[in-house]
Amino acid sequence: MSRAVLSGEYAALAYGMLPHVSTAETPSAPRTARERARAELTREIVDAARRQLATEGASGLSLRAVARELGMVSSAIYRYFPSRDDLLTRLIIEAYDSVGDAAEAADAAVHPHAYLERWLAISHATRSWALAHPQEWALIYGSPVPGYRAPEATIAPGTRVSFTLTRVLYDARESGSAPASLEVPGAVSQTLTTLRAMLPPGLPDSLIVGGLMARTQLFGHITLELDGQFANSIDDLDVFFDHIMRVTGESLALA
Amino acid sequence: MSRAVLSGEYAALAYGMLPHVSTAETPSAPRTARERARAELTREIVDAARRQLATEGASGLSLRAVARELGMVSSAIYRYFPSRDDLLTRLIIEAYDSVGDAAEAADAAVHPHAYLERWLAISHATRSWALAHPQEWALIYGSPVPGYRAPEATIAPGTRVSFTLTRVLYDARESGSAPASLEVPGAVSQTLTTLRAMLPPGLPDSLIVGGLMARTQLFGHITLELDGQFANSIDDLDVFFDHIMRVTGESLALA
DNA sequence: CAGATGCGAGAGCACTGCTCACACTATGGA
DNA sequence: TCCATAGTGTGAGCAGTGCTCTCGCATCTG
Repeated sequence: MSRAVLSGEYAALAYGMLPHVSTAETPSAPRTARERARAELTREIVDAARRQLATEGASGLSLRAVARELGMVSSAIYRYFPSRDDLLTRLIIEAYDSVGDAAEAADAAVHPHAYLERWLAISHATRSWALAHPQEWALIYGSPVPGYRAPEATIAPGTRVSFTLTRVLYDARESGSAPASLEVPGAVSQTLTTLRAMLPPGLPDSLIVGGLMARTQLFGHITLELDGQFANSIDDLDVFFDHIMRVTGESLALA
Repeated sequence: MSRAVLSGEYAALAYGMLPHVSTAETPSAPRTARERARAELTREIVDAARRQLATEGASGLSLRAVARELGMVSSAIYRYFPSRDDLLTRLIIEAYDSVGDAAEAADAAVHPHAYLERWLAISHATRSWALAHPQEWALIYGSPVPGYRAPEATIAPGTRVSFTLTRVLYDARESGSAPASLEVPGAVSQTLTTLRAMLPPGLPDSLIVGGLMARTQLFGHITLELDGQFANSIDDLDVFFDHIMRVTGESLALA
């Protein structure tokens, strides 16, 4: 699955995370029977919760219903998750990882130097995942659940798709592909200081801005589509999306 | 407030709505004391609900809490709104109208032929409204509340910002401004059939696609920003947003 | 003036997240 | 091997939710 290993690992370090490693906590192999049972039941709870999330949505997710589905009493759930929010956090992390896996796998399936194709593959994979898991998409990229504050643990996995996109830009740059450099005014360049420090060196400001706009185009389109904002106006969203992403990719001078 | 009246009214008819008219139902002037009281209390309920929405979020909006704030018993609310969803619908419509008003007012305050300035004015007004009313933005452009299905009444007001943007493009086109025409493949052109029929004639496909992408850039950025996706990376979002929208407007060859 | 209608109060149902005291059991040290 | 400890499931209970229904009282209409 790995590609452009050097640059990939550099950027991964820059992000403070390792690539291709699920960020969901994987406790060391359970030793006792009790630990095995606990791990198994925890998984069943999460799976049942995700099933319910898919049909009822985030705010319709009910701990009691999850417990009922698993044939246990509601208070028993609290032995595994201290609150409903913690269960939601777990679902958020796994959703980030799931869409991150999809994006990275799609990227890895294309020739490393076919940058536009990589960009398109990532885009389509991301959209496909979103269409298949609309409630999970809403959970991670939609408006935040009120009263819920995303804990630290969700930050790292939340950057995986963006990171994958960045790697395409970086690889294209490294291979000598020179995107048209739109002028970036000094004031704008200054606002990129923090972000620039997190990215591998060599990315010109114009490409950073372009990459951010491309990400907004991708994520924005998916969210608008899921929200029904294209309903009754665009006849074939598959065709339209492909064109939009192609235009966006070409605006980054990817090829 | 009106500008480019002819084209504006044409497009308004094409959208099946009148411009600058609040789409929230305004019942004919109340005659009896009872009707006056009802209208007044309905307003108080909506206002209290909106205040609660701002602090608690959509899923935290409680009919009972609204009733409590108004010093009445919860069941009394049902004399005014048959269900919580109907109250939400009312809030959605008013939110659409509120942001629509803001966008139109900003557009009207700029010289009609300064198209790029109009685009920027609309963009900044929309973002400012969103930052001032994040929960309402989430309600109308964020992920839909699970179990809630947007009724017909919300469709017309939901198009007001998009409509305002379209008018800028149309006016620019009418005034002889000729945006760079990116090639639009035949298959893509076909998917625009339904949408094209809703728009005033004369807008080339390239401008329709560009307009849709510009809208996605605007709405997508705002949603991502509210979701905190730029946190800890972009230092000055005001500056960044202005630049992004400027680039977007210029890509439509507005000036 | 009388009947119809509108409206607030209050009880009640089924649901939610969450807490707690209570039993039971698996675990690991003496 | 025994036993204290820690982990786990149970059921009752609290405060909250949306919503329904019946009951009285006020208001409007013919």
